[in-house]
Amino acid sequence: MTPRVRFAPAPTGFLHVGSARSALFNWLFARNQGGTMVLRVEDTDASKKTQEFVDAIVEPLQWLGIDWDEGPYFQSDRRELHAVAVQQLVDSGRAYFCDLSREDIDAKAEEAGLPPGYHGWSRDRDVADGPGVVVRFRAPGEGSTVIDDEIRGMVEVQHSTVEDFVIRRGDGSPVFLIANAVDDYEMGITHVIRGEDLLNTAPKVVLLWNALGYGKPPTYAHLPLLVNDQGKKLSKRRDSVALGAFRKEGYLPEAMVNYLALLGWGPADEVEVRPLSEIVELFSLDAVNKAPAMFDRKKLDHINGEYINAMSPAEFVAAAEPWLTGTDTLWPAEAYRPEVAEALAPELQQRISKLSDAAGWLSWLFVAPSDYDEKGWTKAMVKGRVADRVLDNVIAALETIDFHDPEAIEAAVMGVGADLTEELSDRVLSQAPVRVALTGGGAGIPLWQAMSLLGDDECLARLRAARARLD
RNA sequence: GCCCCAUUCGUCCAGCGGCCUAGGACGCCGGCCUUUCACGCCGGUAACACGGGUUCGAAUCCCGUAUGGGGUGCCA
Repeated sequence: MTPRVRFAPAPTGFLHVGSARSALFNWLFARNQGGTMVLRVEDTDASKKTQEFVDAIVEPLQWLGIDWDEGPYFQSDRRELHAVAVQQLVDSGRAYFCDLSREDIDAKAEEAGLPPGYHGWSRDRDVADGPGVVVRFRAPGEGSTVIDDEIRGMVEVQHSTVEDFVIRRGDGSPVFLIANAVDDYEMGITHVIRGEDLLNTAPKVVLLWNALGYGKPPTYAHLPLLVNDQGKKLSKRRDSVALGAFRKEGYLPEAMVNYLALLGWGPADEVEVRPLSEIVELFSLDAVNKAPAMFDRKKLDHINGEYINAMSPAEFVAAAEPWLTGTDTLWPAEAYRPEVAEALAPELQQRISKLSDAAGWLSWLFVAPSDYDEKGWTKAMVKGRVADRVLDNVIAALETIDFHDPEAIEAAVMGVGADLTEELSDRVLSQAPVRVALTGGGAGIPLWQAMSLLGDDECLARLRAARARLD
């Protein structure tokens, strides 16, 4: 039997990194096994599908390179099937109607001195169906259900701990437990791969599955949770988890997916950064870890940096374009010169870990620095030896050379340092004042080629401006 | 409270009874290279939660304890 898996997100806002990881592991398993991946939207809560869903779920999945073979199916389109299953359970006596509210239940539990929860009060009350009436599953009470989990092994849950849970709401809509059982059965799902936070619901679905006479339930595989640096489940509230936000920050999809694959799983050969195709080949569910995994930005950044560094200059400039031509840049849009960015790309690529970092390193090539970095200025101009003479001599030297030749520029600037060193018998670093004068800061990409691209007029103008400021 | 799950360097992963004086990666700390910052290279730091078993032999199997996490809804 060829495996069939499903990724079944609830359409609540954006795609979360945790969900993306679940989608990825389903996908890796399916592709590794030559199986089928189904996309199913768990919108039992009668929400809006269409564009909003596409933007929130489909688009990010496509960005990551996760595709599917069937769907998207919408649970809301399958209400009839769910209703039939509920009816079947009611007819067979496996489920019954209940009109107790949450308050009623709490009050009854307290009154009876029982632990909080529903204790089967409506089982024999013969409540009639109607508005606001729910359907509850009649839990067995005795015995146990064993979940055969590919990652965790056999997980046994005593039925005495399973209360008569709701399978249909008061408004007639099905709860995901019954929808899951019906849809997984109807769609022939063989492996249910999802987060560990759903492990507790598995026995309930299996109970329904068996009550419906579906035969052998699917194999489960509960993935370890993704947690924050405090060891808590990643949540929308306190953690930055929207996949779209990572994209905006300049993470590459290849890096993102590579990193996500490493959370809860690792290849035996210990090679971490590698193409997705290789990960597909090596992936196996029983090699997935059981312990929660911390989502670590630093490692993500490192991997992203490796992918950035591996790009060709042209690819890099194309990928970084949104961050170089946008409205957030320090320079006017018309000042941007892609050929300059491409020429300097190799130097940039080894220095940045996110595409959004590119602009900061390149800024001075498209607009004169509005101000000098105070520390850089002090170090190079004030504390730096004889900065005034260095600049005078550099300006004079640059006026006579061919600016198309980066090596000539280097020779001119460095020659000034060497000459002064000889004269003063103490080392003079001529590069520092030049860098501050041109870029405004004390650190950056190598100067010579960049100066050549900037041009003699602009370089000289900035050098003279800095020199004037020294007087 | 009750139920479920987990526990190898700070972090992610390798390890699936002997190859482990526990390996890789990120981070961190040194050094080399370099008239900037990086990259690169070299080196270092640091872990089998604890206690009992089982076994000739345990990080690996079993049981407890501790700690952490998840669930406990007419959310999924």
